[in-house]
Amino acid sequence: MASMTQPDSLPGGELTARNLLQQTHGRVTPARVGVLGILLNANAALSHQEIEQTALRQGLSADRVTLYRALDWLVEQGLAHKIAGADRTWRYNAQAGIPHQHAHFHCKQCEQVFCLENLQPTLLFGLPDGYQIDEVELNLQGSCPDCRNRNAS
Amino acid sequence: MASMTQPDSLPGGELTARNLLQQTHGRVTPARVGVLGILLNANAALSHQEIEQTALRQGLSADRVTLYRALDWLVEQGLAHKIAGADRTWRYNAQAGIPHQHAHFHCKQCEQVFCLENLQPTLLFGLPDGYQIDEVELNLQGSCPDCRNRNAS
DNA sequence: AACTAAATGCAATACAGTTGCAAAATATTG
DNA sequence: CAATATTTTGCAACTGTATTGCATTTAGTT
Repeated sequence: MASMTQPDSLPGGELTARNLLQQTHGRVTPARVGVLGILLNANAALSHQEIEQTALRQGLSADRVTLYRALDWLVEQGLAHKIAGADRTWRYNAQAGIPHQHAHFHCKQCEQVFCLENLQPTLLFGLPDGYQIDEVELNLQGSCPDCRNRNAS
Repeated sequence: MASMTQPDSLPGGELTARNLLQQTHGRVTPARVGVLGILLNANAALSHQEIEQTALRQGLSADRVTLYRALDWLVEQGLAHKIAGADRTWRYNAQAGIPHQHAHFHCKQCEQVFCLENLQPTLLFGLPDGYQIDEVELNLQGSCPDCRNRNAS
């Protein structure tokens, strides 16, 4: 708590991360603050690798395993969620206010994964009898806005 | 081609597999015939492990790597397709007449994955601007008919 | 039967993720 | 504020799926 001059404007959403963490029953550690900050600040779902690299770039050095554990813990606490990508790696994101049921968009050009909110539950028809559906996961692939603009040079 | 007494009724769809393979430009090998037969005969998408075990049970002994390569090749030829599961394993299936765009149903009880055809392209609304969608992947989770019946003892 | 290109088997490797345990750090208590 | 109890971290070793290199074998052809 040294020198809180600027109330709420740290790079990486450090403060927000701290606040969120203090509302849990777990310990507020550098790894957790760092990871959650990175996730909050990202506009796409990040892989473990991407998180590790971003952390390093920010001067936060943490062991691979620690990151995995911090991520799992964040998911447990409901502060982040985990997406199974088509490349068989997990991706994590912590965008607030995203409902449980939403779609993921995988850009084939930049390989980033975005969470699409406001994508209302899809209307299905022709569903075979006898299947009881508990969860719906909708994955889209294509080009994200940035890449489309980049192409339309 | 020894003794073709029964025209078209082998266990495992061996003949169908052979026929399909002969229409490709590749070689018809025991591994490919066996794997494709297994896939054709299955009513769910199979993991590499399940395929290996089934193969062994049928007396077809092939190296793990050979199975992987046979599967990849079948996918290349369009005779099978590959699903990325949430458990980071690939699953393969070869059900004929399934359109490119269809849904996968993962049963949480028996852990099997079924391909749902006839599940018409979903109607989306609220899709953010700027995203160009090339592929739609719809994954459902819940209980399959068999498991539901089993529960309703 | 001989030949050639393709497929196989084996060993080694890559890579994401997990586990066990001692050392360090956090939060709590006196 | 120091002692303490508990959680978290780092390191090393380990899973398990999938891939690669290369010598050997095999399918299809001439």
